[in-house]
Amino acid sequence: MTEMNDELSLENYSPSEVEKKWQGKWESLKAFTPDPEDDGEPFSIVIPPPNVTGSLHMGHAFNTALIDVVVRFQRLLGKNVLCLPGTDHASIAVQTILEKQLKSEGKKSEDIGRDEFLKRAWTWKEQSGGRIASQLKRIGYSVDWSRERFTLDEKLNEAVVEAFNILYKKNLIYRGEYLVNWCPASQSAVSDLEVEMQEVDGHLWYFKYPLLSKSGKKLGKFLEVATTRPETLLGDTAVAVNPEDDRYKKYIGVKVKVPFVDREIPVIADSHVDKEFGTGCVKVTPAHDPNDFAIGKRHNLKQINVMNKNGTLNINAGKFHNLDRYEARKKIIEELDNLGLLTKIEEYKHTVPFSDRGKVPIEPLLSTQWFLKMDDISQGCLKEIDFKKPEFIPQRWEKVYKDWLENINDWCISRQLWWGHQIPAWYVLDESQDSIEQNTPFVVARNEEDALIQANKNFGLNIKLVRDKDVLDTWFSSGLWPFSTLGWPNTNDSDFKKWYPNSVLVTGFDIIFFWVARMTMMGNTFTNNIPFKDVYIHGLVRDENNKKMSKSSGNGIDPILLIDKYGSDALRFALIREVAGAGQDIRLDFDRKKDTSSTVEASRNFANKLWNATKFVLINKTSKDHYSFNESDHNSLELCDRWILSKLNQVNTKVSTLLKEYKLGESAKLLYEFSWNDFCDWYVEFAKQRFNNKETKNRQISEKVLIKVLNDILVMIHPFMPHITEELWHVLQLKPEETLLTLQKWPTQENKFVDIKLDQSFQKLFEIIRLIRNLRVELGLKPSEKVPVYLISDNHYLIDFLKNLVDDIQTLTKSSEVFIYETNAVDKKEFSKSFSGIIGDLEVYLPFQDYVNMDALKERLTKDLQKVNSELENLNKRLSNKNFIDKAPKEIVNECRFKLKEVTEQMARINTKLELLD
RNA sequence: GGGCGAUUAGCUCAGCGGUAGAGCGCCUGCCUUACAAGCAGGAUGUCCCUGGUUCGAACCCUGGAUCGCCCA
Repeated sequence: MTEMNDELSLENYSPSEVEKKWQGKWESLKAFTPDPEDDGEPFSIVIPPPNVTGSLHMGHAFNTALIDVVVRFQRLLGKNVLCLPGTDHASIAVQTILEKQLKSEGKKSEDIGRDEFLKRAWTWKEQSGGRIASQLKRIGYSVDWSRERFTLDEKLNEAVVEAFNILYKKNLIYRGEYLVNWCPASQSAVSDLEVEMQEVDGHLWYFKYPLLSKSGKKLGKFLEVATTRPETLLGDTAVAVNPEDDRYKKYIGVKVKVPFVDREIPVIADSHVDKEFGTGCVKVTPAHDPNDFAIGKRHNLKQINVMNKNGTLNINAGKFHNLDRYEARKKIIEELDNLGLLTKIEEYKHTVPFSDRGKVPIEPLLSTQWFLKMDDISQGCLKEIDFKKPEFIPQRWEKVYKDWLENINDWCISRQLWWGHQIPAWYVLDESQDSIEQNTPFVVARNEEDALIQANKNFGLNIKLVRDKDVLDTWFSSGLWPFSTLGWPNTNDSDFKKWYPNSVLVTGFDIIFFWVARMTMMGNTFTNNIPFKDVYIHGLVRDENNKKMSKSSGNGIDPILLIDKYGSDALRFALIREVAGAGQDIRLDFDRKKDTSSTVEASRNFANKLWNATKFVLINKTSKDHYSFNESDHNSLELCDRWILSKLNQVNTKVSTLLKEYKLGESAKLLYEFSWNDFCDWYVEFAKQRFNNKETKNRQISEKVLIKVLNDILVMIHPFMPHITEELWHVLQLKPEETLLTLQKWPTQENKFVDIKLDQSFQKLFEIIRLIRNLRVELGLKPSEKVPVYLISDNHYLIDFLKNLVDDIQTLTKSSEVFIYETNAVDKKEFSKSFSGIIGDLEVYLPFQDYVNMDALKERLTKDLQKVNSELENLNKRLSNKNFIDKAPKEIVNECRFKLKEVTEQMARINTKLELLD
């Protein structure tokens, strides 16, 4: 692997080169292919499988970035990590695409038949399925591609069949005729979750049903009903009123006549009827409305279906047969009006169910489907969640999950599609029989042979089998994903044994019901285990106008575009830095005219900073050896070495704690600040000063510390920006043996280096340096003009501290010389005409008479005085409050007293100086 | 109708009991031999409103406003 140690080209940072290089190497070296036999605590994640024929969008990029940080971090902690990738077959989406293709050839799926259709589907999958994987690779995903899975893989198909069989045997799956959500666009049933309620501007139509006498004659009297869907009147089998409604009590039991179809239907009483809605009198269409379906069940009403599966009216609609449902509506209104039965039309806002996929209104339709009973299954999960299984992060999502499980309905799992897992049920027909009826018997089995054995046993030998044509809801197989990918139902599979249950699931809140809950229910049912310990829920990526990115609104930002421009390290870091308030949606800034994002650009700049810091270290490295910082160097450390090591170890502790709590954004910010502000802005500058010195020993220590800190920075940032850190780590040749940064260990935390008092002293030093720089600016000195600086204080500790750093102060402030005195060692009058400033108990002088502008000096001192004064007032106010003294914690009171003393002294000093000036 | 979240600097967001922060943008000065994708300095806030709890509230509690989401 010597080719890894290329010389660092001194050219500028080019993300694309670096990223391509390491993505290739990680894959060819199988860096992320774990062995279940290896030691190490297992850590596993299965990725939310994207749609196999989709393309990468920002949501994937975000999810990927988060997962990869968690995974790479755990790997650095030395765990045996599996991150398993894969894709989902997306029944409806793929079916829709193929139907469209066929349509352009002037064909329908029925024309080519199931086998040919599936052949095409697989071809399409092969053709487009690689794309999403290669796009995921460009993010730098550290998944094990050798274990890549697809929900229609043979093994996963077996798992689905097995699952179906088990559920059927447990009497949890049933087949029956119920009202389902019918999507006329995809011509399939869909589950409750695939229905989206939308508020639309509609109408409320009022019309009259003629009342009939007992003998069936029209009485010339009418009952007025109101509806948003007049076309369904053709399927009406009752009119319902509230039993408490005095207006209508007398009509209960009487019959009315439905126009057009001349059906006589009864007036019934049902307490669910809202007296306030419309006329208080509602038409009941059990075959076309969920509420009416329930009323129908209670009153034993006939269910008359008037609709075809494509949304046109069927033969039961009489003269409206074959009209589209909306045309029929228009026609019916017209004709009702002609008949004088239409009484009123009101503008009415109401919610209409839309098909998520098809984007057309759902038609509640009576049809025979397969259902999964949810009561027992969901109860099982509800019991587990009380023990935090799984644990939701952030916690508030637990409630959302729980509420849904508590109010769950049976799940319609059959889809009238071909692309997917065909239901393993075979209808048993007489040899002469051809059609499958509502009551045709069936057997459920693992394969056709088993089905035949069963059928022969139960129905004799003179039968034939016809397999159910339908496939299962895609989410049925997705529900098995955490264990079907690991070898289940073979529970002896080494992957399953090592990595199941998964450690964590990372996904967006939008699929808690679709996916998370279904996985917990399936996992709990089949493996007696909630399939993952933690569930880390993140938000959605929104566009620059705070709109959810989606294909239909065309506001998506292509992650690949941003990767090309700024690098995937930058995109990842930007997405993660924005996520600090976990679970919140993030807004990605983007200029659509220029295709730029200042957020991502800022992260790219950070990468560049790391690049250049490494360049600096490399240029100044005097030895080719892999020398490393060790125990024997501890005694030779300078103050600034001790300071940066103190900071480093604090950051290490904080970041590793935060990462374990999935606080990725906060970690990223902390690392950014430490690397840029502490390391680059200050420590590197200290080092420069020391490199100018001739003392080799000092220089060597400085080099060692630089390398030590840089190494740790690279390791800690690696989960966030894997490519550039891997590259820089190799360039620095930090490990002689052939290895990868990604397989290293997280740096050890050495608490002995943590020195809070030293940190504070350095904070003060930085303030002093800033003050000197400010004074120089106010004096109008050019950067090249060097003047001496005098620091005077009676704080011995500070004096000693500063004396140790006199060279650094000189360099960093571009002073000609730095003099440090104790207060009583100087005659302050000498400095009375100097330019000066005060920080706490330290006075700073730039004694250059020629330059001094008396007005400017007075102005700055007056300004200081004002600031100090307001602080003083505030402190006095608090300390003169008896309640504060009595009730506030001692530390806080003491701190206030200390500050007051400081501030009072500082004020005295400023006043003295002002007096001297006058 | 029920629930959840958000509201802090021009913009995007941290902070969640001890008196306000970052990045970007803006202003000033610098091509200082790692970095102009940079360096040094600077300006900027009734922390949505309202009561209350507290010695002390951006932070906790009442009530309200606005925006967004989920469920029915």
